[in-house]
Order: sequence, then structure tokens, then C-alpha cells
Amino acid sequence: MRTVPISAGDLTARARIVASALERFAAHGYEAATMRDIAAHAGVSTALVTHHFGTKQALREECDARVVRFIAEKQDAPGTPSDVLGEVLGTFGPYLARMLGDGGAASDALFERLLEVARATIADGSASGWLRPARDPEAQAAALVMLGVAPFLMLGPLTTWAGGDSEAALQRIAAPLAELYTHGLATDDRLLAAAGLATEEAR
Amino acid sequence: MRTVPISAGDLTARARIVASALERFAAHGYEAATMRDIAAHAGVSTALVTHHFGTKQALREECDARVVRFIAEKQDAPGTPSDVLGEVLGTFGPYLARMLGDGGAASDALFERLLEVARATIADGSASGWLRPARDPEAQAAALVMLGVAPFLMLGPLTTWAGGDSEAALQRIAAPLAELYTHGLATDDRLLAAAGLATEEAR
DNA sequence: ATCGGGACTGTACGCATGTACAGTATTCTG
DNA sequence: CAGAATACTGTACATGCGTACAGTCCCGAT
Repeated sequence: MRTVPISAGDLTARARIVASALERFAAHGYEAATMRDIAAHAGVSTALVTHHFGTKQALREECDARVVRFIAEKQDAPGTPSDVLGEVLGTFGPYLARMLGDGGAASDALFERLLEVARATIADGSASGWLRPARDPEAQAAALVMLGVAPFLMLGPLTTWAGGDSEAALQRIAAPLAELYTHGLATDDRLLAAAGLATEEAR
Repeated sequence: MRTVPISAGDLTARARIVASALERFAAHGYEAATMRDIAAHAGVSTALVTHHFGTKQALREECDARVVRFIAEKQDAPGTPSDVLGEVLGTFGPYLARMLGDGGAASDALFERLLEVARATIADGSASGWLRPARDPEAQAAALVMLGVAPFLMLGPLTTWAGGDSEAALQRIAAPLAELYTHGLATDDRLLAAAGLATEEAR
């Protein structure tokens, strides 16, 4: 257990590389982020990155593992496990958004982890009664993940929309989403009908 | 006005290039799509692409203009202008998702167009009464665009989740979204409170 | 003290990309 | 039916990418 405060300069070069990779992958995506850029932002040479991780793909796997470990810690933490998804997205939102948007096997694995978190949230909410259960709980979990990640996927346009401040964009977009989560959007069942769902459901 | 049915083979090479670019940009994103790939799928040489459009960026602008024109036609069309956003996304959903996700000035311009569509939808829904208005209509419009684009942004993981069929993924994810739009998700006001919104609102 | 291994770097190679250029075929125009 | 403009192609070039390699520095174990 670490007892002294640490700063970026005190970190191992290896740790600085991972942190830099997480940031550059989050900012530009996996393909667009370059090994040279990652190395430069970590203050090391490009060769050291390959020395520690071998390939760019392996570096990404290390980043993914770091995120997965963070999720597992949040899941296993005592106290309030209510908004694990929110905490995870608050820390790794941009990174997860980029990786899930790129697709591929690694992306699918991360999505599966987030699905587990969402399933737990739904189970908890259904048991406690504060969450309205859906006909298809698995699809509801996928929708929950999608809705959580969506603001980060569109952070670029949303930031411009909000005047250049990404934090302000996330906060402003959160308000109508909270209203949506609470009341819905439509006043009748036309959307359910359009989705091919029967309308004789119980309120 | 064209009166005879047209097939892909009958199209001008220029039109085939634009169609190919729209498809490759949608499938792989702007950066990852290559001029050689676009040319090959259009059945022409790479040099012809540069001959017609000059640069890759100019080709993208042509694609964007095509989409913008499509949106304008849908907006100006008579009859039911109720779900213009849905029709636009049904045709150019993957393309718009990739372009909006990449960010940049062109992305912001497309987002602004979609915002206008969403504003019109909200105005119509508020007037007709089927849509529950939000405290911040502009943010509601942005949220509407975001929620519409989100499934396409995550089409990769969602497709794997649904067993490899992207159409099935979109359909299955639409069900809980329709429920969300109709009833909301929470049974109390805790999410509104968490978003910093006062709870003394009228239902 | 030394010596062996890991941290670390500079350089270079092969490859894919966007683009420029010269040249040929085709189509329109007078 | 010439001639000019346009459609179209093959090739080549500069650039940036991921990665491999040889070599230097430094620190801990014997």
C-alpha cells in the first residue's frame, strides 16, 4: 500500500507509458494514436515502448487490462455499488467510448464487462424497486451501457455545441437525459407501437 | 427528372466514387478508409478519384454535401415531417455516426444540421402535445440527436452482442429505448436530484 | 570490484498512405 | 470529320507509420 503522494514525474517509465497511451488512445482513437506520440507524451523514446510492450496491440491490451481491473475493484468495493457504471465512465469514459466505437474483439470484451455492470445495476434496481424493469432485461442492460457511453462518443460535436467546454457539454446534456430517465419523452404509446411492442402493458 | 430505373453499373464513375466513399467512410471511418479502397470498390483507378475531387478531404466534403442535401429534401418534403431524424438515420446512420464521432469542423457542421431537425421535431411534438417538453429545449434537441446516433456509434459491439446480425442488434436495442422514451426508467426523482435539478416540478 | 542483465536510445528498414505527373483513350463540339 | 476537352490509367514520390536491431548506460548481486 502506497503511503506517500505520487506525482507523474515519480512514476516508473513503464507506468508513464501506460498513462500516456490511455490518454492518447482516448483522445485520438487506437489507429490514429501513434507510438511516437505516446512515447513523446511519456517523455521516453519510441524504442522503449516496444521494449516494454513489444507491439502497439500489446500496449492496448495492457490499457484494457488496467480499465478492467478498475471496474473489478469498483464492483468488489463495499458500500454503495449503485452507480458503478457512472464511476467507471467518469474515469475512463473517453477511453471506453473510443475503444467501443472502433469495434473488434478487444472492444467486444470491454463491452461485455460493462454489460455485467449494467446487469448488476438492473438487478439491484429491480429488487429495490426504483428501476422500472424492461421486457428484455438483457437489451435493457445493453441500452444502459450505450446511453452511458454515448455522450463521450459524441464529445467532439457536443463540446463545440456547448461553446468549447467539454465539461459543460457533459453537464448540460445530462439534464434532459435525467428528465428522460425519470419521465420519458412521449405522452402516449406511439413509440411503443412503432417498435412493434404491444400496447396492452401495465403501467 | 429520371424516369428509368438505374443500377449501380449504370451510374457515372463519379457517382460510383461518391457512393463507394460514403460506404467506406461509414464502415471504417474517415482516417481508416483509404483512397485505394474507395477506388477499388468503385471499380476505378485511384488517380481518377483525385482527378474528380482533388483530395481526400474534398471527397469527404462531397459526401457530406450529399447527406446535407438528403436532409434538406426530407425537411422540405410534404406530408408527414414527424420522424425526419429517423429517416435520415435509417439511410445515413452509420456514415453520420462515424463522422460525428471523429470530430472536427465538418463533423460540427453535420451535427448542426441534425440539431435543426431535432429542434423542429421538438417544436412539432410540443405543439401537438405528444412530446414532454424539457426545461432546456436546446439540450433536449442535442440529446435527441445523440440518442438517435448512439446505436450506430456502437454498432460493432452491439452486433457481436446480438449474435453477428447488425439489423437484429438495432431492432433489439430499439425495444428498451422505446420503453425508455415512453415511461422513463426510474420510479422516483433521484436521478433528477443527482443532476442538480429541483424536484418540485409539475408532473 | 566486476560483471551481468535490464532500462533506455538512435537509427534504419519495409510498408502503406495521399498525392502529383505524364500519357492514353474517349467523348463532345464545331 | 478533325480537334479539343475531358475521362481515365500506370507509375512514381515523399511522408509517416510500426517495428527490429545494435549499442550504451546504470544498478544490483556475487
